[in-house]
Parts: sequence; C-alpha cells; structure tokens
Amino acid sequence: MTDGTDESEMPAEPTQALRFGQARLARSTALVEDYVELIADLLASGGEARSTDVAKRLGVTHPTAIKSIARLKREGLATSKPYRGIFLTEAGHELAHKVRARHRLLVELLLAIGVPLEAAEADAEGMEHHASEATLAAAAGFLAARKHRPDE
Amino acid sequence: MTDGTDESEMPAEPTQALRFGQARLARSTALVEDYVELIADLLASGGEARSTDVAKRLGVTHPTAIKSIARLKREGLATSKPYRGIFLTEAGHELAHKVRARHRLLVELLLAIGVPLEAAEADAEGMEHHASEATLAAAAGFLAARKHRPDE
DNA sequence: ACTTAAATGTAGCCTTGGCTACATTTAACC
DNA sequence: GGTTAAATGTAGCCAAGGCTACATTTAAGT
Repeated sequence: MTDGTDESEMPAEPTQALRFGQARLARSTALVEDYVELIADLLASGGEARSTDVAKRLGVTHPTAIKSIARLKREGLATSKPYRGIFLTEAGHELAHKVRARHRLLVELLLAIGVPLEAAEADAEGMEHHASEATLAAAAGFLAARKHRPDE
Repeated sequence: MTDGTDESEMPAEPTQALRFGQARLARSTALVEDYVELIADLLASGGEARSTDVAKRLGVTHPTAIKSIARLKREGLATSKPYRGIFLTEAGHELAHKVRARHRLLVELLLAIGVPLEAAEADAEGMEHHASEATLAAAAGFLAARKHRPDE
C-alpha cells in the first residue's frame, strides 16, 4: 500500500528504475552463478572440473570459459593451478548450494503449474537468477500446500 | 521421455549447452524488449516518448538510452527524428503488445502463488524474458483454473 | 529578442563476454 | 624415448552496454 498504487502523489520513475537496475544486476551475476553451479555438478559427479568440460557444457569456446573462470577466481569463488582442474572455495560451494536449491525449486514450481519438463528446465535456467527471496519463499509455500492435495 | 532421462545412452552436454545458449539469447533480447515496452507505455500515457524520460525510467544515463534506441531503430522496431520523440514501428508495437501481455501474466502468476506485489513486479521484470510459450500457456491455464476455485 | 536552462546528440572510454588464432604443456601411442 | 594429439593457456579482436565530458539545439524566462 505504500508503493506503486498512488500515481498522483509519487512519480513512477524511481521505483521502476530500481526494478530495472535490479534486473540488470541479476543479469550480471547470472553468469557467475551458472559457472559455479556447473563446476559443482562436475566436481560432484566426475570428481574433477576441467575447463574444456565446462566450455562444452555451457556451449562456449574454452577461452571464453577460462576468462569467466578467471572472474570466479577474482571473486574468491574458485581456485585452479595451471593444467590442473578447477576447484571451488568455501564461498563457491555455498553459492553453488544456494543456486542449485533455487533452480530445483523453480523447476518444481513450473512442473506444478503444468509446464513440460524440458521447457521447465530451460526456462528455469534463465528465470532462477531473477527470483527474489520473497518469490522463493512463496514458491516453497505453494508447493508444500500442493503436497496435501495433489489432485487438481 | 525422449530427452534428459536416460544418461547412459546420451551425453548431457548438448542439451545443457542448448539451454544455456537459449538463456544467453534471452538476456540479449531482454534489453530490446524492456525499451520497447517502456516506450509503448510512454506513448500510451503521455503521448510522446522522449529519450530523457526513457533514460530516467530505466535508471540509465541518456547517452546509454540513445545508444540502445539506436539498436531498436537498426532492428526496425522504432523511428525518430533529431530532437523529436521516439516512435514505434508496426513491428515495435506488436512486440510491445506481446511483451506487456507476458509481463502481466507473469505478475499474475506470482501473485497467485503468494508473492507480494512489489516483489512480483520486480521479479517479473527479469523473469519474463525467459518464459517460453509452454510456460506462458501453462501459467494461463493455471490462472484460469484458479478463477473457478478462488479459495485456498 | 537575448540569455539561460534544459533537452538532445556526439565522442570517446571502460568492462564484459563472446570469438579466432596461436603457443605451450600434458598425455598417449607407437 | 620421440612423435603426435589433445588439453590448456595466452593474445588480440569485436560488439554490447554502461559511463563522463562536451557540443548543439530547442524551449523558457525576462
């Protein structure tokens, strides 16, 4: 009630600008999150994350992957030694965990409202980076409520 | 059933790379969509869309807005004459319409699962660009079904 | 009408995240 | 062990999308 309802008393620009700014920020963190999530996956399954694997899975060339991984290292999320694989720091693992949980939640939500699996996975890949805590909490609540009456 | 379930027969990379590629493409079109949507809003309400207004609403400087608007012109979505406002082409109007409908649908969906209004608006601003036709159709269906039993 | 403020436009720089081309190192295979 | 293939790393280019600084044009105020 304090925002976005009264147009005569308050200009629309600031709140809208904030929203767009938020979306831009999310876009810039999306890449980092994708890389961390993928590296965590590779470490969990194969035991090691090599840059070519990362590049292949992301659909980019390996120099691009290396450059992005350099950013992860700058931000204290990953480490690596020349010609060795990539590893996640403690912070990297934490972020990966958070990102993965969020991804799963989004996919579950989409499936619950009737989106086919492949579309749900693909859309979640992009949408997950823009879901706020409020939305995640709501999604979790919605899914929990659904569990009790799975019909309809 | 034809994809993403059998890990022994098919490598995981291609489908995952496709998903990431899709998300990247969506990110690049997101900016265009935001601008077109906003310009359409300004034209509808104020009657004209000036570059400073666009910049203010988006929270960027005006040279940035102008550069982005140049991209819209390149892509045949908008037109403008020096020191005059910005206008949308037929294609621009069509895109604006599509984008706005999608935005509203997403917001409605978030509200329906219990997300507060301001968070729903902010999240939708980012998520809308990643929602496929399948997800939009599912959301519409879900909301229609909800209408018949608004309790719980 | 002239002056001044605001809006619009242009130029040039930075960072990010793509890419290709090339160098180097590791591993594999006679 | 030497040769070759693959993986890894580096260099340098490009486009997009931010920015500041400055030029120009329009509109307002007196």
